[in-house]
Amino acid sequence: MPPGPVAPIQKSPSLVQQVCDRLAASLLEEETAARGTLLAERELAAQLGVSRNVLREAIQRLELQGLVEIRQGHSTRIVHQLHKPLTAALQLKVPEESARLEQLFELRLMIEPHAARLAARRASPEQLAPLQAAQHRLRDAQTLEAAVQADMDFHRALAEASGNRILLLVIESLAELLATAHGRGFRVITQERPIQAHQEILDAILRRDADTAARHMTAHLKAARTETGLPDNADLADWPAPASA
Amino acid sequence: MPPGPVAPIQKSPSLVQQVCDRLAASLLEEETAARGTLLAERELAAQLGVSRNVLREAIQRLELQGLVEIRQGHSTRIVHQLHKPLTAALQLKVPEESARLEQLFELRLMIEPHAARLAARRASPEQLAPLQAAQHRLRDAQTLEAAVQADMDFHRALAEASGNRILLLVIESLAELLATAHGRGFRVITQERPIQAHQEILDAILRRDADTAARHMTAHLKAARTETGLPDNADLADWPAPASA
DNA sequence: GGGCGACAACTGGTCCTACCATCCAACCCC
DNA sequence: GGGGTTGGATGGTAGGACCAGTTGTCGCCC
Repeated sequence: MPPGPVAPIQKSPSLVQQVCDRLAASLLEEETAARGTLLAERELAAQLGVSRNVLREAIQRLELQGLVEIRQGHSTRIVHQLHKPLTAALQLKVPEESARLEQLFELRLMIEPHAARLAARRASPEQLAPLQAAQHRLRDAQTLEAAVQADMDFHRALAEASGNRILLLVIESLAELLATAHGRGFRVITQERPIQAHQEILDAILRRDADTAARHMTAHLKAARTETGLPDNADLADWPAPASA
Repeated sequence: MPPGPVAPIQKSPSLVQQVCDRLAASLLEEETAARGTLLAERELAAQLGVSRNVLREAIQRLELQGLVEIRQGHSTRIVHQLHKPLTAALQLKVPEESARLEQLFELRLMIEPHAARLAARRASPEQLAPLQAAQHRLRDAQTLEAAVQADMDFHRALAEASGNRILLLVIESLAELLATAHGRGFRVITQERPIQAHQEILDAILRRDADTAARHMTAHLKAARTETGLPDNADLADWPAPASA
C-alpha cells in the first residue's frame, strides 16, 4: 500500500515501550529526582494507567539500561549507569576473562591517549577539578579498593573532560570490567607508579600539552597492562602514541 | 563481621535472572538453533517450569541484549546482535543526532585506524575473504541502501579481522548509528571516493602494510565525515594517524 | 528504663487466568 | 484457480492473588 493521504496513524509501539520511553525521558532530563529513591510499582502503574505487569517489564528494561536499580524490599532507586548494558554485552561477547582483559587493554590503548589529547585541548576548569581530586584521592588512598576506585575515577574524569560522551561511556564500561577483574588473580603490584604516571598526564593536560598527555597515557597503559600480568604481545611493542604532525 | 567459616550462602538470584542466563547460554554456545525461529512463550514457560510472566521478562531482557527478536504474531526468532544494547545506550546518552554524529566520528577516528593496523598484521585468510567480498558488493551496488550496507559490511569485516571482539562490538554499534543517520538529512553525496578509499585500505592490508592501512583509514574517515555534512572541527585538523615509530 | 524479639506495613517477585491484537495459513466460495 | 474469509497460532495487556524480602515499630521481658 502506497502511503495514502489518509492517516499515517503509526500504530502505537507496544505499551511497554511507551512506558519505558516516558520514564527514561523523565529520568534523564530532570535532575529533580536525582539518584534518590522513587518509584513504587503499584503506584506508578496506577498513575500511568497501565497494568503492573507492563510497568514491571518497563522497569526491568530501565534496569538493564542502567537507569534504575531494583532491590526486593526496597523501593526502586534511580541511578545513572548507562555503561551497564555495554558491560553486560562485553561479558557475553568475550566470556573468558583473560582474553577479555587482553582485548580490553588494546581498546584502551586506542582510545584513552586520544581522550587525554582531547582533554588537554578542551577541558574546562569545571572538568579539571574532578581530575585533580581523583589524583589526590589516589595519592592518599590507604586500601587497595580505594586506590582502584580513585584510579577508575581519574580515567573517568579524563574521559569526561574530553567532551565526548560516547567516549566516556565506553571508557566507563572498560574501567568497570577492569575493576571487576581485580581481586580475581589480576592484581596490581606496585601502587607508586600509577600515581606518578597520572601526575604526568595531569600536568600535561594542565599545560594544554596534548601530545605529551597522549604519550604519557600510552606509556601508562602499557605499564599497567604489564603489571596486570598479561603476557607480552608483539602487536603492542611498537604501539604508536597519537601525536600531531 | 569477619568472614566466618559458616556459610557464604549465595541466595539464589531471581528466577528471571536464572531463566535469562539459561537461555543466553544455550543461545550463545550452540549454533544448533542458529538464527532460526524458535521459542514460543507458553511452551517454553511450561518446559522450564516457570510462569509465562517470568519467561516473558526474561525474553524481554534477551531482546534488549540483542539475542532474540520479538514480533507479535510470529514466534520469537534468535539473532546475534550484541551491539544493540550499546546502540540504545548511546542514543540515550547523546540524544541529539548531530552531536552524536560528531562524537561518533571522533571515536571512529580513534579506533578504526588501529583496527586497520591490527587487521593488516593479524588477519587470517578466512577473515580477508569477507573483506574483499564487501568491497566487491560496494563496487557493484546499484542503490544507495546497498551501498550503505556494503560500506558497513566492510568496516565490520575489518573489525572482525582485527581479532578484537570488543573492538568489533563497538564498531558495529557505531556503524549502525551512522546508518540510521543516513536518510535523515545526513546523506553521502559521492559514491566514488569511498570505493577507492576502501580499495587502498584493503590493498594495504593484503600487503600486510599496517601503517599505510591505518593512514588510509584515517584519511577515509576524515573525508567521510566531511561528506556527511558535519562542520569543520579544529581538533580534527591535525588528527594523527597511528604509525609505528 | 533499656534491650530484644515479634509483628505489621511496606517493597519487589512469582503465579494464574482471561482476554485483546496481530499474523499466517488453510479453507471455502465464487 | 483466484481471492476473500476464518480459525488458530503467536505475542501483548490486564488484574488479581499470594510469596518473599526489608524495615520500622510496638510490646514484652529482663
